[in-house]
Amino acid sequence: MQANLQQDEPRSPRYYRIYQAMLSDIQQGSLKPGDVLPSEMHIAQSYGVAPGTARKAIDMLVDRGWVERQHGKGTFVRRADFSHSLARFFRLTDREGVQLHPKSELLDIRVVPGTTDICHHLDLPDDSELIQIERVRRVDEMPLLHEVIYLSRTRFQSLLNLPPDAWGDLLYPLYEQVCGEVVFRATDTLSVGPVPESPAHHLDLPPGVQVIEIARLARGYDERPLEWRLSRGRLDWFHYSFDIR
Amino acid sequence: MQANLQQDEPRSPRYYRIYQAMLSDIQQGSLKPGDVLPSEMHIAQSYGVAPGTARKAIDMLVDRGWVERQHGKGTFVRRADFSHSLARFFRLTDREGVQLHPKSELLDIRVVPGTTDICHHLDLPDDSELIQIERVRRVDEMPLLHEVIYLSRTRFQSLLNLPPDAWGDLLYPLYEQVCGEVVFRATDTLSVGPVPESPAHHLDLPPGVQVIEIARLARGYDERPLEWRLSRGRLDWFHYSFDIR
DNA sequence: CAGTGGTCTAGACCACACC
DNA sequence: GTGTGGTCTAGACCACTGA
Repeated sequence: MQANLQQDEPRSPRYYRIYQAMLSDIQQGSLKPGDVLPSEMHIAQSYGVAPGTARKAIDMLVDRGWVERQHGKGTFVRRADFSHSLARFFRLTDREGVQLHPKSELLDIRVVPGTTDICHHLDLPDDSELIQIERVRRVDEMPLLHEVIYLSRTRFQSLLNLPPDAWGDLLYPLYEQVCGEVVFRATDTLSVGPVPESPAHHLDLPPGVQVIEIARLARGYDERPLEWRLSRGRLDWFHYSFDIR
Repeated sequence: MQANLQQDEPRSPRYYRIYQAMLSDIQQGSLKPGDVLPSEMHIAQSYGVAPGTARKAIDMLVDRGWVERQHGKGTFVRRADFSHSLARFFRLTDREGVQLHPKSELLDIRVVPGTTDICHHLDLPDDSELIQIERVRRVDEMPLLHEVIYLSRTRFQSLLNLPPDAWGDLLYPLYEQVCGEVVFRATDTLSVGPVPESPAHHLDLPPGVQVIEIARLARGYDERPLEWRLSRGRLDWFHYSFDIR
């Protein structure tokens, strides 16, 4: 844990190397989501720097979203929260502008041979067995999204034994509780394409019409790919808004 | 004993009030894009705080994108750079993965009566006259985007007298040089809809097919709306990728 | 060279959470 | 109360820029 920062190569500043060391502790798993970091004073002493320098290292972790400060309590490793990520893409408000939360319905879970493409995304050998999960997400009974999700069979095996009523709206807490795999970040890629027959059926659309496709690769703290999913949604509900600069 | 009325608002930290004061200087225009800020020492003295406190205020301006530090030279008010914003949405690379830059072609510029909707976006009275600009943006002669742009006539009048060869690929530098209006930030909203006849013609598409629509509201340093534009592009070129958390 | 930002120190006092 | 993070001070030395 403790690095020798006294004889520094002035390549990188001390606060930066402390930041890297603590980030590595988080990514390696010696600091887990929800854990409290050592106090700023303790960090300063154990690395042999002034409190302000240790604080600047923690500032970097906060800015980059790895930890959260709680005044009077401590600094804690952050847990990812994707619960509102759908609202980024779809108009999930009722007529009074109140946020709506989509319900998930599990359609199917089975083991399938992985395609080259998906195995590559998941950093697995070409013909690995995968768990395939199919879901529909609805708002007010209106089907909003159809999702197909792929996971490594070896890593998520215990999902297969879950009773149907254990499946809630959110998968990532389930991954954590049942399989001990924590999703920290994800990359979403949007595109548009024709909808195949099965998703079309669940979205109440004729096959072949254009839908928005959201491909997501979710990763753990150590950047290992954990999940690949393809979500398809109706174009007429789609919108996405954000700031430049 | 009377309660202290000032405690209605809890006292904000000094660095934050200095940040607000300097931000207001930028938004009011007493500090313009490209201007150099007073040195950290000078700011500290003029506000009567320690250098570290002044520095923290500047840190906030840097983090929020208002100013840029240049080691050994000074801290400067930032100029917005939207030149690569299109690359966020479209695959603008050739087969070797080299970035391509779209060329703009001016189709039309005229004065039109504003619709209620657009005038509202621009914060103008309902029936204001607007300047309407129509453009096509091409990569390798391939039409990528059709754009319709609306500006307040009173504020951008001098654009109407520009010779055709004065129009380059980028409009925002033109706004700044010709009309003294500086775009600092913009909000883009993505959706999908059927393409009307005129844009369809310029995009080599049959009217009515689905296209991606990017509505942009651009604002100045003081948050006043300056420009509203609607860009339409072919779905098969569209993609958008980004990180969550 | 003088002036700027970049790093760092070694303290101080305050506000908040928990016991 | 103790321990935590939040703010602030008044310096120090370094690295970079430009005259």
